[in-house]
Amino acid sequence: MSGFGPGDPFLADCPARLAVELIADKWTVVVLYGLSEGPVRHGELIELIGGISRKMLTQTLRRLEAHGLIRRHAYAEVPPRVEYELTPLGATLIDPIHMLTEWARANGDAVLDALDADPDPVAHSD
Amino acid sequence: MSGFGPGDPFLADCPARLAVELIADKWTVVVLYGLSEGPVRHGELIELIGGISRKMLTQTLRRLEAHGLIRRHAYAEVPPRVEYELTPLGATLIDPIHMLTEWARANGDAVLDALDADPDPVAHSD
DNA sequence: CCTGCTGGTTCCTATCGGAAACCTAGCCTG
DNA sequence: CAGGCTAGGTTTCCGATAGGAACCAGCAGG
Repeated sequence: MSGFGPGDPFLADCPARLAVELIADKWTVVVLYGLSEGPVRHGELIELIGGISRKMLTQTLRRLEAHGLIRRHAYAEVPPRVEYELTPLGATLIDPIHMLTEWARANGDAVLDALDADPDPVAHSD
Repeated sequence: MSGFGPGDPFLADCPARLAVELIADKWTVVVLYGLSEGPVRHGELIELIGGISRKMLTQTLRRLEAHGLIRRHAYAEVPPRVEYELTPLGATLIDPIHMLTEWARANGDAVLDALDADPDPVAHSD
C-alpha cells in the first residue's frame, strides 16, 4: 500500500525534491524561523542562533537568497549594516516552518527521553 | 523586534533544537514521508526514494528508531524481511512533514526558476 | 596610529556522503 | 552438493562538505 504519485518527493529529479533538500538542512530551518517575524541583521542572527558560525550563516543565507526565499539589503554605512528578509516566496514557508518548530517544542523532550532509554535499540544482530 | 521566547529553537542546548536537527536532514524528511501511509520494507524505500543508498537509508532509519520516531520489525524469514513503521510519536510528525512536502510540490518550480534567474545574486562585492 | 565595530572570506582539518563490494543464511536449481 | 538467488546490512575507500579559528576591509573615534 503506497499510493505515492509521480509528483511526490521521491524520484530524485523532481523539483519538489530539490525544494525539500533546500530547506531540510541543519541551519536553514532555524534561519528561516529567525526571519519569520521581519528583517533581521546578520549579527542579530548570529547572537540569536546559538552555535552557528559566521561562515555557516553567510553560506545558508546566500543559498536561500539564490533560491529566491530571502532578500539581502546592504546599507552603505559604517560600520556596515546588512539586513535579510523573506521574499513573498519565502513567506509561504512560514507556516510549514512554524509547524515544524512547534512540533519540536512540543515533542523535543519525548525525543530526548526515547534516545535516553534506547541509545542503541537492540543492536540488530541479524 | 524579535519576540522569540526561551523555548524557541534558538540557543543550541534546548531539546527543541535537537529535535529540529533530527528531522532537518536531507533524507529524514523523505523517509518519514515514505512511512507516513503505513509500514514499508527496507527494499521498498530504496526503490521509492530515488538516489538514496542502502547505507544512508539504514543510517537514517537507525537514527529515527533510536529517537523513538519509528519502529523496526524484523521477521525471521528467508529471505529476510524487515518493515519499518511510525511510532505514535513519529505519527505526530505526519502533519508537519506533509505541509513541507506540499509546499515543495507547490513551489518547487518557483524555487528552480529563481535559482535559474539568479545563480549568483549580484556577487556582493562589498 | 591604533583600536573597535560589522560583515565576510580563507585556511585547514574532521567528518560525512555515496558507490561498490562483501556478508549472512537458507532455499532452489542443475 | 556446488552454485546462485534473495533481502537486509556492513565495510572499505575516497571525494565532498561542515565548521571553527584566524584574517581582511573600511571608516569613526580617541
